[in-house]
Amino acid sequence: MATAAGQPSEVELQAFRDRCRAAGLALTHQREVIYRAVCAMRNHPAPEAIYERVKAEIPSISLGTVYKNLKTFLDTGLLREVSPMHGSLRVDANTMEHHHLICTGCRSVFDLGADDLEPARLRSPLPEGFVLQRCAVELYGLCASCAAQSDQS
Amino acid sequence: MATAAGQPSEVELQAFRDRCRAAGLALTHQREVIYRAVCAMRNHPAPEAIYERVKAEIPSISLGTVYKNLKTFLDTGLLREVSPMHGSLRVDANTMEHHHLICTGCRSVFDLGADDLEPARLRSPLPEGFVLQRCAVELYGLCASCAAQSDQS
DNA sequence: TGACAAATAAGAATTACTACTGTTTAATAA
DNA sequence: TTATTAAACAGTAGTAATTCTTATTTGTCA
Repeated sequence: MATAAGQPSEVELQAFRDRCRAAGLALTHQREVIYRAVCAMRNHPAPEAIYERVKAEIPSISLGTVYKNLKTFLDTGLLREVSPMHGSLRVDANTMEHHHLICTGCRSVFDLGADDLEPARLRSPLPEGFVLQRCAVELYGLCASCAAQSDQS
Repeated sequence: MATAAGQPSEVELQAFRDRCRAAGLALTHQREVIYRAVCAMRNHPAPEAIYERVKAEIPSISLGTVYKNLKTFLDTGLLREVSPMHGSLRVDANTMEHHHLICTGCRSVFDLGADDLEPARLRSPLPEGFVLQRCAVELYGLCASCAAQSDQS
């Protein structure tokens, strides 16, 4: 399991290696450097930014390799996507306060009324200076038809 | 204000027209058909899907027009983005349960520990058959440095 | 060590989106 | 109602993010 962020510990790197092995992934220098870069960059960087950082250590690396390995890490659960709905604009005609139910299978988005959830409540203060605008709760899962389909397999 | 979804009512269409007028937008047939399509499609469609639907009614419409008007609607607040983080993949090495603090200015993403928020609690049952996988809470706002910058202007 | 499967670098291809250009249309004012 | 003008439209070219392809290199396991 990874810690919150920052330089991964020796233990974590060992966990990384074990996990690669468990998933049948070859342990390459590139992979380790990419993984370390993601851990060291604290604000969930985009592939291009990761590429820039990794390139400082491995100048010959290609952007394609970064993309490919990020995808591999996502598939094996070593990394997670911050917002699985990236990739395409999605618009919402409902401008009232509400939340979303998102199917990870077919990427459909359904509304969940603001009243269907207890309002989110902070237990700790936000970082100094952060100005809150709005709160969005997203429930990820499988919609009825996707769930039925995955049961069959 | 728009209702949850579905065919917009006469009142809503009037509100749409008023809002266009208020924003100084010409009221075109294309705009109205696009807006109606978004309301009628219940799962927050991507531009391509909206285009396909609108094309049934206005075969000569171009995809660019759909994009342009969606952007206009977003700018004027007639529509909202479901996922403001779309556009680029963002990865997260923290696989523990946690939430995100997202700056709408610089698009930075900061972690918020699971313990910093009361756990989300449902008040109503989920739709029949939906299999919940995980819950993500996203707090949108301005980070300290973006907030300071927007104060100056 | 050697054979083979997997990973890499490089660049072409695809997808999602934006910008440009000439033509048409809506809004205002006579 | 019609003339004027700014805005919007359709069509097309361009750009950025991402994936695919291919030849070469590297890790893994016998």
